[in-house]
Amino acid sequence: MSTMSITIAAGGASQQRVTDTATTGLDLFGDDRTIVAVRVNGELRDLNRTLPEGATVEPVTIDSPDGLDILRHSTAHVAAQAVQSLHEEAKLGIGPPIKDGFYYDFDVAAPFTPDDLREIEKAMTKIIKERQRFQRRAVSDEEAHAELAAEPYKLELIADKSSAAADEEASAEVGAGELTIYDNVRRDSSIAWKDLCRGPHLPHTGYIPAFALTRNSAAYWRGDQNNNQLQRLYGTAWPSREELKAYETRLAEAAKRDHRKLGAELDLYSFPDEIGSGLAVFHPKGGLLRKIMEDYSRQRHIEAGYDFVNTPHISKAELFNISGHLGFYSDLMYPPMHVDEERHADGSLKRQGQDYYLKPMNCPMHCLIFRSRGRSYRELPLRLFEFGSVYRYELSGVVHGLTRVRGMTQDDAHIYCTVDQMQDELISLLQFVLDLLTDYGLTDFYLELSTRDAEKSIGSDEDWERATDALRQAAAVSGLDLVLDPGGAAFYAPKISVQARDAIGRTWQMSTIQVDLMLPDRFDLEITAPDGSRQRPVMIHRALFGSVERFIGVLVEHYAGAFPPWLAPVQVIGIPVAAEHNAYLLSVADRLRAAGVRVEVDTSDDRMQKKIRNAERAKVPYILIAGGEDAAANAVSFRYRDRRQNNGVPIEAAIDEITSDIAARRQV
RNA sequence: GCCGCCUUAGCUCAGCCGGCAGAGCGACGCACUCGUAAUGCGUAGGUCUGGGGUUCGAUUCCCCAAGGCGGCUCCA
Repeated sequence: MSTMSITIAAGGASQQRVTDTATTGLDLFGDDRTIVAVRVNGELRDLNRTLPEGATVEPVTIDSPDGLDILRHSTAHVAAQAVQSLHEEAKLGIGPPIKDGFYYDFDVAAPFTPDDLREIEKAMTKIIKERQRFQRRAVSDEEAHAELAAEPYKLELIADKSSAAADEEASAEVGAGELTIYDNVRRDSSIAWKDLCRGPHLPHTGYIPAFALTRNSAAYWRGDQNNNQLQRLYGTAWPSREELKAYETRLAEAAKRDHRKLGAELDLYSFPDEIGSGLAVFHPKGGLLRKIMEDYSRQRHIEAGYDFVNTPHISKAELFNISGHLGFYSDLMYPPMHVDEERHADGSLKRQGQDYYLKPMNCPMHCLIFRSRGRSYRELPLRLFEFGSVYRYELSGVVHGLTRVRGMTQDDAHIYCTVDQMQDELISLLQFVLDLLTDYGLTDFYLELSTRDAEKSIGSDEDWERATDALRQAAAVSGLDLVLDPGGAAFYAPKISVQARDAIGRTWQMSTIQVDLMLPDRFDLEITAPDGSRQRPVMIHRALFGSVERFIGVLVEHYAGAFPPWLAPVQVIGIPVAAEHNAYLLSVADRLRAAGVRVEVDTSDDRMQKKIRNAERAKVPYILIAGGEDAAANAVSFRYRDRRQNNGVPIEAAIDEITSDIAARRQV
């Protein structure tokens, strides 16, 4: 028997081994169920493949990112086998691992029902119990064709791979090198199922410790609306039952933070059917929250040198023809209102009407303000700010709570400056944005730079490069991580967006900063330069909140409705032990109110326990309780949101504590 | 926009195979006056989302629309 030498690299140490030439990863690590694959000379491989001479072999554990992907990808195969065993006609799409799980697409006669999902889960459990081996097998294109003749979507992927123009999706599924098929082999050596796949996979299905099917939905083949719609089955898989349970708990926690649910519970806003989809109304508490946020934003914008403007909600079509929106985006605008048309008695036109549109953006109007008189270089940078209400006819299927609406208020500004000023302006702007978001309690950011899509963009290469460089430079100064989004820019401008992670680690796109390479030309904007010549200004679009509505939605989820005192609509609620203490608490409330605190006293005839429960459910930062003992001592008793108590606090000290938390924008 | 599911009182939800609509919470009233997560009793709330159809009869079955939910696509 011939031998070979390999290096095992595990846990930072490496170790030479002489083994026989038929050695597999399973031979090395097969007694450890947490090792699901090996990395051989940097490449992920199945445990049951023989190792090459001289290889450096690293074990891949099931809880590593690669290990989890392998687990989930293998679980997707199990799901597909289960589906085809129950639904013979099902044709396979693709089935990759995704964040926290996997999906698999199928062309089936009828969409899956909840009952189907339960049955598929049952069948999957059976397959897992059978401990079917995942057996890799290289095949020629012809062989793959023959074996998968009944799988039209797989054939399409094979064809794509054969043609040089393999797209990213196809190569992810079938691999860049040779084609491989994975057989699922039962212990009696019969083949249960097979799939065209690049792998790698678990050694056998028994390596799947915990899984669940989570939901199903429709998805277009290859994400293209013009293709067939397939049924997508979503699932999740974890290294242990406990981790699956923890994942389910996380989902439940996230659901508790849902801003649509909390918005109703906290009486902040609602979405009346009578008004229309995606159009929110803000109730008194939500309106107050909005005002607090807007007031603070306004104050900061004043300090940062912005000028405040106001513009109407509607405009004649002419404006959006100049800006180009009607040409490019009329699908996303509400249809026009046709007004002023008059006709003679015979129906012939007497007076031609006008089309008015709800504005989808504020920038065209801001450009008109810029253009309303001659502008000097001395005025630059000119920063025009507005809480501008815009309306976009979003597709009915995408409208979602406050985060995707049809009517919203942008904290929108347009900065006009010279090319030379652009760099400094972007740097200070990004800092301004980050500072302000931090004040609202978002502190964990990264940046995304969306660059030009050469296919769909206007403007010169030089302009794009200069603008993109300026954005990249501003990002570098911020010191934050920068993720590239190649080709993700709008056709007229590169963009930096600030992504914020919330309290439970989800990321939200918050602010955007765009350098516009189109509107200054379209509106023929000019400044008079020091030498008397006319120059085109640079225009920067930016929104910090994105929209006030969306930002409120994000903050509700971030804080789970428990706002820091400075943002809380009701900061303090007074609860008397009995009605006879109402007057005392009302007088304490008066003093708090005089100190600028938003305070209410619950004088209803509920019992105090009930009032405490109500106040807790309203997530009021401070509950102040007072009875005979407190009144006698000129004191109040605190109950905080975490149920901590602090009894007998003198009124002065209570006011100090509350007002200082508010002033510091501290969370409590 | 596409696919699937859903819509019963202000909210959360029961309601079997088609036969006169139910609970809890909330609201309102009365009693209770109480020291840290629901006091008791009572009252009022419904064209069962809207429209059409089938049927002796529709909250229930069918069709259409609106709104919602989960995805897909989209997000200037």
